[in-house]
Amino acid sequence: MNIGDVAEKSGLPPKTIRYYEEIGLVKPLRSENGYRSFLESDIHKLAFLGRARALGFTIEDCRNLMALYEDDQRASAEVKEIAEQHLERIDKKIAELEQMRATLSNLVHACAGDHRPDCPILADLAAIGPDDDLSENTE
Amino acid sequence: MNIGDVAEKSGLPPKTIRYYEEIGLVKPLRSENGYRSFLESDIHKLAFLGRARALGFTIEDCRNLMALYEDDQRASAEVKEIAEQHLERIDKKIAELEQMRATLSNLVHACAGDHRPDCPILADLAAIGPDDDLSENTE
DNA sequence: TATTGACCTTCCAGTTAGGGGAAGCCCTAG
DNA sequence: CTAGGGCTTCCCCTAACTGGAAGGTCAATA
Repeated sequence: MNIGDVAEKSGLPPKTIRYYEEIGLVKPLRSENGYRSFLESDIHKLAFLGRARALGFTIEDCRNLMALYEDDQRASAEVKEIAEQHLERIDKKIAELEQMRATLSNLVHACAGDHRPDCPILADLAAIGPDDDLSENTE
Repeated sequence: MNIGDVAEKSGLPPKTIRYYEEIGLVKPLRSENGYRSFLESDIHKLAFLGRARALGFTIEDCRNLMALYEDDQRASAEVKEIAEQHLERIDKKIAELEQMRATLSNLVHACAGDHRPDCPILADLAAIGPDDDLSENTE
């Protein structure tokens, strides 16, 4: 099967599939004309990769998950370990974003958003106000 | 003032400061020996940029925020608009991550994580089970 | 048969926001 | 006079692709 059909069946763009070949995640055969020739198992792999990426796993995670998937002697503990570490990364990222969100939301609500120049958002970024670290430096 | 001191005062690494000069966010003077020579206003700008970046604004947002900050004819509405768009981006990102988190968390809890090969995480990625989109496609 | 148009190929560049490190100048202290 | 630390520019690297150019292949059509 050619890359266009595989793209459609796997849900990944052709560019991405070529990239995955380049980094060794899939190894399609080649037809005589030089076209990539994919097996059903390649499509399955690519769909697997697409789902793992959709869950936010890195390419390296995907590589490892794939290796475990293809190893019927694997211990599920190894898979779980990868997933748990990823879960931690996600939680950390969410916490960061929530923190930003909280600050930003406060600032947005404090800003009139009209034609006047006065703006608490800029004031905060410029560190003007009660929490002025720059001028507080009494050293 | 030289870049090292400015780095310390602004909280930004020298590399970052040079990068910000390269993309035109700051324009330090030069001493006769070729060293960058920063004014107090440059330090202030850099600290402003550091805070904006810490809130997750993109460099382009920063550029615009800075321009507004330096324009005393600005309308706070313009600042608020930038901040609100950023807030939307953050909310969208958080929603994505929460979605991933939910799925991943389910899978992790369903996985025994022992020496056995059976693994719901891999099964899900392989689309094995009740929700098998690949074989469900009856077209 | 010639040609169009869709598909495929490789290669190169760009994306974000810097980080790492090399080669080489400058300045000061001992 | 030399060692060191700080400064300079320059180039490559990151993640995970995406866009585009130049050119080969194939099936269908005029």
